[in-house]
Amino acid sequence: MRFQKYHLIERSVAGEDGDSMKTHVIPAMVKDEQLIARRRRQIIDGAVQLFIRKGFHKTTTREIARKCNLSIGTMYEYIQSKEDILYLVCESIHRKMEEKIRRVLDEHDSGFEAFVKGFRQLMKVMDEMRSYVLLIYQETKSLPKEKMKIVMQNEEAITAIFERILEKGIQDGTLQLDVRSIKLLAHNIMVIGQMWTFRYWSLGRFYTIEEYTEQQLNLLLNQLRPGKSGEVVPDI
Amino acid sequence: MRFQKYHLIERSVAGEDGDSMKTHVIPAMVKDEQLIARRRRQIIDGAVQLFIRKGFHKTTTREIARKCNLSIGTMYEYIQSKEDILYLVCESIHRKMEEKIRRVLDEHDSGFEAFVKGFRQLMKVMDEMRSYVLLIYQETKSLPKEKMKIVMQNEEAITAIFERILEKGIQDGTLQLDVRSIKLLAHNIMVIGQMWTFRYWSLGRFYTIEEYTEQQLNLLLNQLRPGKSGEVVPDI
Amino acid sequence: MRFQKYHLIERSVAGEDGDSMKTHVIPAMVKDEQLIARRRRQIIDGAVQLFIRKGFHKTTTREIARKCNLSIGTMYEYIQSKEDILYLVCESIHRKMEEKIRRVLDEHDSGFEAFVKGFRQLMKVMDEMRSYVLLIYQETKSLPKEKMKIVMQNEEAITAIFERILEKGIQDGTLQLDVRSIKLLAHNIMVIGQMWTFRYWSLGRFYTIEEYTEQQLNLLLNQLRPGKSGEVVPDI
Amino acid sequence: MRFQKYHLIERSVAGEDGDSMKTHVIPAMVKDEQLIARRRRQIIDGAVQLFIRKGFHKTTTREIARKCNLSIGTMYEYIQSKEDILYLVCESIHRKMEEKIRRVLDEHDSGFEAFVKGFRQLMKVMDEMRSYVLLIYQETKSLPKEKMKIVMQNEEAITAIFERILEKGIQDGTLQLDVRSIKLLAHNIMVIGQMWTFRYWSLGRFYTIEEYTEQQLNLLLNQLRPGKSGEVVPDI
DNA sequence: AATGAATGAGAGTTCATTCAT
DNA sequence: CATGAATGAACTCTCATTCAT
Repeated sequence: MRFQKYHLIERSVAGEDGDSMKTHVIPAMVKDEQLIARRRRQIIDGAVQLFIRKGFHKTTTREIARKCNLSIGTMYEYIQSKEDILYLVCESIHRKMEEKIRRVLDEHDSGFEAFVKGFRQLMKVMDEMRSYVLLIYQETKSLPKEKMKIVMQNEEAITAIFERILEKGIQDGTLQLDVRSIKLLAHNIMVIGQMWTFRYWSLGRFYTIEEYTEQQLNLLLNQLRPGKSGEVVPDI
Repeated sequence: MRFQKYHLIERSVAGEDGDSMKTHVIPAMVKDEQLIARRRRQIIDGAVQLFIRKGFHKTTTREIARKCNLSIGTMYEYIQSKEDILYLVCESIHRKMEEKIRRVLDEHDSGFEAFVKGFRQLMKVMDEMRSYVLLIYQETKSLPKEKMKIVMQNEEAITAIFERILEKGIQDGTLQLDVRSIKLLAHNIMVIGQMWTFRYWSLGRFYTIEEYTEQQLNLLLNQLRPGKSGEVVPDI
Repeated sequence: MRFQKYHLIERSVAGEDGDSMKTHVIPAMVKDEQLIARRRRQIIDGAVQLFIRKGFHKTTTREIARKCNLSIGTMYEYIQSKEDILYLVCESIHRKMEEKIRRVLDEHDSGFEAFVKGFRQLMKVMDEMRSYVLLIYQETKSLPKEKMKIVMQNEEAITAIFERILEKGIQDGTLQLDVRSIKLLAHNIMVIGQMWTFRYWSLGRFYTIEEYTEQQLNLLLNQLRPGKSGEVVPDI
Repeated sequence: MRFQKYHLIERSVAGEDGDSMKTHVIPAMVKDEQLIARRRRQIIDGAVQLFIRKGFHKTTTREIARKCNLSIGTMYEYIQSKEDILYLVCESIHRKMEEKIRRVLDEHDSGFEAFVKGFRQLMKVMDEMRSYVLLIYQETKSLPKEKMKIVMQNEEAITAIFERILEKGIQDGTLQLDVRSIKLLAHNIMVIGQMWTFRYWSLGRFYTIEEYTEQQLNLLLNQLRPGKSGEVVPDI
């Protein structure tokens, strides 16, 4: 068996735990931590617009500096390379997404309630942050290995929120699915969200975000109720 | 209602119809059509390896020329710009994917049979062509508007194969789903396939392609059987 | 009649008026205006030598950069394209020519005096700046439309100096010519000057600049004294 | 004295003599002389249009070959380099100009008659061949030294026609000018003609070719009648 | 005599990063 | 801590010419 051993640990759905956002420390030439935070905020806010509009490769460091009202020199006091900026941007977006999703979750909700709430909020966030999510998704590969890994982990941390929800649903009996499907379903949920961003050019012609959300939710719930799930489809 | 008007036209699943691959003609300086085809094959084969390994932007035209044993000058006799190469690569991949999928489909199959066969084949193709599919998916945005559109249309042409299958299943009663869900499900199927390429770094740790395929197939079939689908999930 | 309506306006010969040199602003990446002026001076001085020796097309940007002791990157901080350099060179030459000619003119001179002084000075300038003038004349066509126009206007501004002189001569009675010949004569004067540069290979074998100047002056004065001018030459 | 010793030789104005067109032999890979002539005609006719429209440097050999319905390879059987084409074009234009001017001249005409006829024809030719003349004038400098010299000699051969006419006028007493002014006046005449081509952008706004011709003729005749010519203009 | 595919040196231009001030 | 001028390696693409067929 290639499935991972599963330990269904009691864990609060919204709690701070090992799954949450990692940070890769970007060295700065400047000491004042508060200043660093402020300046990096500036940099991220300037860069993200440009990256969305023109893509990472077609955006120059000069443009970024201009957009965030820093001189090139000053900007480079707070980062080490252009790729650092992309990393900071990705991290910032993931952080915001996670925060927005966690915000609607409540420890006292049943698994089912958490699932529905969480899914709808995920879709809401995906729609609101559409171009930001798309950015991560299209430019992550431009990061150096090391940083790319962290960004992927951050992505997994959000996926893990849904794994926790599904686990809870199994435990409190409000969701019916095989433990071995948890990971897959969590991934599916995330991808259904991302789909809205990277297939928007097609989906957007047929659905509003609300329609899209409810239809997908419906389809998902078909998979979370007692069915013939687990049964093997015969060879055809 | 924002749903498109649906006309369930009798159409053979594997038939040649208006949905299939478009081609954007790339002008060449050379006249011999056969030679053009051969040289472009060389270029595509050389470039695809490099693009997969280093990405489009970090691959230089000289590297491509060297890899495909053409002088830079000769290479440019067969393309007009570096972006043309990316386009040719994308088109070639899509064409191969489509061909491989169509190959297993048989007009006489029921909708259900076509669905299962088609889905399994899609997954097989996605696995075999994993890095190629990932490439399309990561670099399409580097194409100029015009060509990007064609590539997206080609993608949609493959999605349409599954739309046709689902329509057939509805008509012959072997699949049960709301007509309005056809498009969405077809997209979902494609994305489930792509997921394997762009989340392989995570999924690959937990599933073999066969496991992944069968689990996803199972989940999908839950959505293609009579259920409470269509029912609206209440506000929570 | 196709002749322009002529308004003999009181205008001082050397005065600042609407005819004088236009400037097309070339954007720079660098902000310090003084530095821009200094560096552009360097670039112009380096480029002009090369353009004269090898022509615009056969001079490379690298050669120019080397000649003016700037790195290629630095040079491009002060211009936008190779054509910009050519434009700067042309403008600089025209500016210098105009300045040199205006320098000898005096408001209090009669039209006749101004004419003689102006013409002699024009010839002096044409001789001193022979290869520069030739350069403008041979390479203007390599400029993009927009800039070519400005250069031509600058040329016309110098021509206009002589139009003003001739007008003055008519008004104070020291030169006798038909008002309708002013423009033509002014052009002729300019072309007599340019001739020295572009037919020097032949003229230089027969005349010194002084001889050339005085002979041409003599011929011109024949046209500025009462004659049978205006009379129509019969068909032959 | 720097003036050339002058021998007023009896020479027929329109006669074939040492002044006429030189030819620089361009080697060909092909033997058949007639074929060479025919193919070169093709090349010249194709190239001249392109050179006029885009300039020599911006026209590619491929374009020329296409325009004259020859393959690149074939074209290169009849020339040795792109510059050869420019040379052939220049020569062809000069030859045509000369022929057209000589055509109107008649041995029996007086100097005065020849002058008026010749000048008017020169202007007519300059107008008809405006863009061709401009071409020679702008691109000659792109020729290699050797060929540039020949082109200039061909230009001088046309100038010499007017020198002969002026000499005749002196001898038969129909034109009054100093022998030492012959060369200068002949050059002036040529330049007045060329002016129409290279200052057309300005002159064309004020004069028709006929107006231009007659006015310039008038001005010139002022210089060919007894005047104070020869007199030295005092220092001012 | 005709063809046109192949060549590759070299063109103009860009831009992430540095470092003296 | 802030600045922005300087740098040059590296990029994509061109095109006159050759030569095997």
